[in-house]
Amino acid sequence: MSYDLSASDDSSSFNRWVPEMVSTDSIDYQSLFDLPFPSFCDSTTDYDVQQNSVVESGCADQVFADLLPSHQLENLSLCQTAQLPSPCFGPNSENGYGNLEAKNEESRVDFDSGYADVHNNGGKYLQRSFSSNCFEGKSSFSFRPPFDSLMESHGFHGQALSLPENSFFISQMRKVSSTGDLESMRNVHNTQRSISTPSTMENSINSSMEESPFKVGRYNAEERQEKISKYKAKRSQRNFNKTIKYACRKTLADTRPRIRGRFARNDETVESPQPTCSTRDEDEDNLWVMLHEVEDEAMAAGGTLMNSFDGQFQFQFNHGYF
DNA sequence: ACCGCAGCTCACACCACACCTCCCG
DNA sequence: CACGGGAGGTGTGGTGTGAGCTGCG
Repeated sequence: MSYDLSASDDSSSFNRWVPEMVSTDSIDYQSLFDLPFPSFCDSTTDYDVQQNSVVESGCADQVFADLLPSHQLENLSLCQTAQLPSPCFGPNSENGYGNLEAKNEESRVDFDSGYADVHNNGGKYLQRSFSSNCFEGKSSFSFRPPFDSLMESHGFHGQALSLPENSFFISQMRKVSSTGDLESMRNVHNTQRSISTPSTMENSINSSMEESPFKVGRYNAEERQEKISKYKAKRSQRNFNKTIKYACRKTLADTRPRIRGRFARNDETVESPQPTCSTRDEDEDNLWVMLHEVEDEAMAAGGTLMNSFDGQFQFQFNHGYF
């Protein structure tokens, strides 16, 4: 299984790295993955990692609606903007900054470490934005999280909450809950309860299988395969690429100085600290002094002061941060 | 049932300015 | 018709912000 990012040059595709802070004990996902899900159970499927992908309105809705065991998940409406959780470009648990520096220096981001770190620390500091140019020119870039073994394992539930599939389910369940559909809520709730009775949902799925051993939902195996094939064919023809009309503008925007994300004047490239004034807080003064001192030390050691997502400062060295 | 609060997701405004398009002489 | 110059519009991306939502007490 691979996550092909090459198809997406849209910055908005990576614009929301939603930390899914769902307890790993909350949902029995194994039961869900035992469902005859066309994409999620297909370990050879390439996922389009972008905000509006995986589930395309209409076709996919129909496919999923048709293929899901209706009495189990019939109310899990797949919304048009179902957000596939982005790969975890999570910060490294040690340095708090992860491999995001790869943006400028090495477009090949080490997803595995980020994935693992986010998994370990609960995705506390997931970045919410990412420049599209981080994958620029890497047409063969692909995200290959260590999902396969998990997917193939029967003991993975509770371990793989960072899996896009799982987060997808989470988002779907949230969506369900947001629709106010009480039946859906019950389904979700029952699913969550399955942690206390882990085999509940699986048992009911199995019972449904027993009731109609060759049919899932309203289609038999052949019909389902046909639906899946159509779905895959249509999916492969999607074009989520953000069209950059003027590459020069993009280059300029990428190189343009910014202050808090906003474009800044060329002569304001350095956001210098305010000169001391009588109204400033003494603590703030101390903070600047401390920052200068620490920065001097870091510079002396060959490092660079960097501003982190959350306003904290970190120092980059050749081999990491502190 | 209702309210207030916290926490979360999501869409969008904001910024500077090089470049593009259009119009006029 | 072709050309040059000027004015105004457009596009670009990271971040902050607020609306809207859910869950909980």
